[in-house]
Amino acid sequence: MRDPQVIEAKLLGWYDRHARVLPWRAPPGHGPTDPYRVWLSEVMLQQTTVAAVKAYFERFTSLWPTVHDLARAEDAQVMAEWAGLGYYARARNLIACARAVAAMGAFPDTREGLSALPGIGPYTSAAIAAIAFDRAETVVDGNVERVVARLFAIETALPAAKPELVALASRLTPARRPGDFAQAMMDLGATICTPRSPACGICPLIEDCAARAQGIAPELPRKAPKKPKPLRQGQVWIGFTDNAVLVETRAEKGLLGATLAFPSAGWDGSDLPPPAPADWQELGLVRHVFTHFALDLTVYTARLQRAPERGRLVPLAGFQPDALPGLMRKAWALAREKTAAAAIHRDIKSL
DNA sequence: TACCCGTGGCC
DNA sequence: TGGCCAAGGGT
Repeated sequence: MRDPQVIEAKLLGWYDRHARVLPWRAPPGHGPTDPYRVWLSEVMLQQTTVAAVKAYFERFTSLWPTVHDLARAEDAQVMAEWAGLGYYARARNLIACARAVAAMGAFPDTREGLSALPGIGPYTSAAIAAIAFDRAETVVDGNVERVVARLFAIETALPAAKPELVALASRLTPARRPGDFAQAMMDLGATICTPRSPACGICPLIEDCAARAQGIAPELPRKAPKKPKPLRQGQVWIGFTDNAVLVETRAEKGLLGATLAFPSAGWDGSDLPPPAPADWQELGLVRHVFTHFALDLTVYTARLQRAPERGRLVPLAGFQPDALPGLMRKAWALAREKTAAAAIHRDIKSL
């Protein structure tokens, strides 16, 4: 039981017989894989679902077919295209990484070389080395942690269990087809060895799984208790002229760093006053949940007589709400809804 | 080590 | 409905 060669053979056999989870990844045996596309998709997939990534990946590869194209892109356009995907430090690191790779001429082809690049950590460096360069590196993401914890019935809670899980995964990693093996482990975790209600009945590794034998597969991996999420409150100001809207580019680092946004305060450490001069009217509340806190953001709007000292006016004709992060899209949607309603009321009164 | 850092879907 | 979860990295 749990012979690495047996597990490798069963897993790769299963992988070869089934559809791949990532629709854009070439099937095994279809020639070399473009490191640029592997890198881009792996960075987008960090803590992000395949369904959410798909359209962004297609859009990025269409706009920028090579890492050299991406390296030449303007920061603001990359940030705008990333808007909505979350974890915006990834986008900032993406730009820096593309430029570093372009300066080097090509992607490094070892895990160590890849690890030195911005936004490429233990997981992503191993994934690119294994998938794009056929190196026998051990790829450990959340799926692999779960599969290995169950296979060996590891009851230690994460994140303390991580080193042990990595060591066990390393023992399973084959010298041949390491990239396919990594993707097979992740696909197994995504489709069969799922967090809740794992489909053990159709699992190719059911005979090798210690947790299954003990009847505790759905309970693993155990996790350390989470901290409660505090509720924060803040204000956001959406100012208009006849043909423009007031926006700003947020600070380079921190929450929603370097994204396009409406001026706001009270929730992100900043305590700036509302843009002035303006007669701000309260429109309502937008709720949003971040990783470590929830937010109630009060939305204000005002007609501006001239450009305030904070932010910049951009023409409404060219304004793209899609270039905003999700929180700011919610505020914009509320403003549109409420101002439309107010306009209707005015129209009714005037009849 | 323990935080910080988004968003959408699912049950 | 609210907590959980997702191909993590930076500090």
